Amino acid sequence: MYDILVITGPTATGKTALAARTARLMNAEVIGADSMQIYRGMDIGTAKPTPAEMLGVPHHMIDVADPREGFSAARYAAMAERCVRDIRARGRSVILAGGTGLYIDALVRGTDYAAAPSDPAVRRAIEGEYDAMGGEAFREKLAAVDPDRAAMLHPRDKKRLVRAWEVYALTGQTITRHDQLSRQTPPRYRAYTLALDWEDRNALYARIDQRARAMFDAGLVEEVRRLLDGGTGPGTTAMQAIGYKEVAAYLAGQCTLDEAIDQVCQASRRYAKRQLTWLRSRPDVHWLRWPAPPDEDAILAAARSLAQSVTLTA
RNA sequence: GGGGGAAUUCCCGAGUGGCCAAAGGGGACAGACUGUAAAUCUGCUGGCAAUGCCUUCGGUGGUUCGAAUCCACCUUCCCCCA
Repeated sequence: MYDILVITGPTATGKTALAARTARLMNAEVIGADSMQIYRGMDIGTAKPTPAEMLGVPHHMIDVADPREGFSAARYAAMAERCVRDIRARGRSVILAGGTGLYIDALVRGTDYAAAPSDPAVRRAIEGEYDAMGGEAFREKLAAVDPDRAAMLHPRDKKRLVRAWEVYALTGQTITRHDQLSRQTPPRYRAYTLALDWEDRNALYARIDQRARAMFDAGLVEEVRRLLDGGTGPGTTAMQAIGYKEVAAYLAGQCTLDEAIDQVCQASRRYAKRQLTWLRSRPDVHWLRWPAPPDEDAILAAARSLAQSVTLTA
């Protein structure tokens, strides 16, 4: 008996199709676990599920943010938790589908972010400090209060070094301590996690390239232009998305269209690789490796098998 | 037909007699990851029974104690003159 069925895996492995199919068989609704599909107006480049692909199944946590605003795992978890509650209140089950591992963890594990909120002004000040003193010195400064975290971070890992210091500065508690406590709390949900992958990595990469190119045919450049015109600046979280930052560079005259396309393909492949690394380090995932590009039949078969072997609470 | 230049480890590209299995970059591979995560960061990249040995710098043959580096010829490519 599980609370949530998680369907994850690298990009382009077939998560969207399997989630919708399975949801229909299990009387479930889908919650997206994708850090970019949350943004409105970012459809083509995020491979956001179309109404047709949703198969009539309600999808949540998609189009819930403005691309001009920032987002975070904490905010995701808070919003998604509300979705879970709503869905269950209607007597239905929950399928969490998406490739953003951190978001999935934040929701399922119930990471406690509340104790150490991020303060933009403080964050900026600390970043300035890091830049001024240099990574090595900054790390030593952190080592004085939190030697464990300092030891596991590379001097150049600015983002984590700064965050570690921020947590300490804001709460007086080291991030090491904070994480320890957070880890001790039991998971928020019992989750059955299915990770999708392809047996042939090169075939997956070919699929990724093909899909990326198709996005351009579908009007990705126009989509990005609209976002930019709408005030989604280069520094925003949304513009970190693969497919968007490369096209923005092209629109800014920094590269040719062909170069941008190649960049998108490559960035997507590397992203898939990182997702694989993330997933492989998790102990409780069940892998489903497609021996061949999954077609309708394969998806349906997998959905049936899931519906049969996984029981979800409602 | 004549003259000049180039061929380097997956790719680009340094290297002009020993300190070279060969700089650097890219890619690939591997890893990390607790409020930007489609982000950010790291490691590694000829083979092996591996503090050493073997194979490698277009090919063959030389010079030398010693060559990716020098010489000869061959092959391919590029440029210039006809």
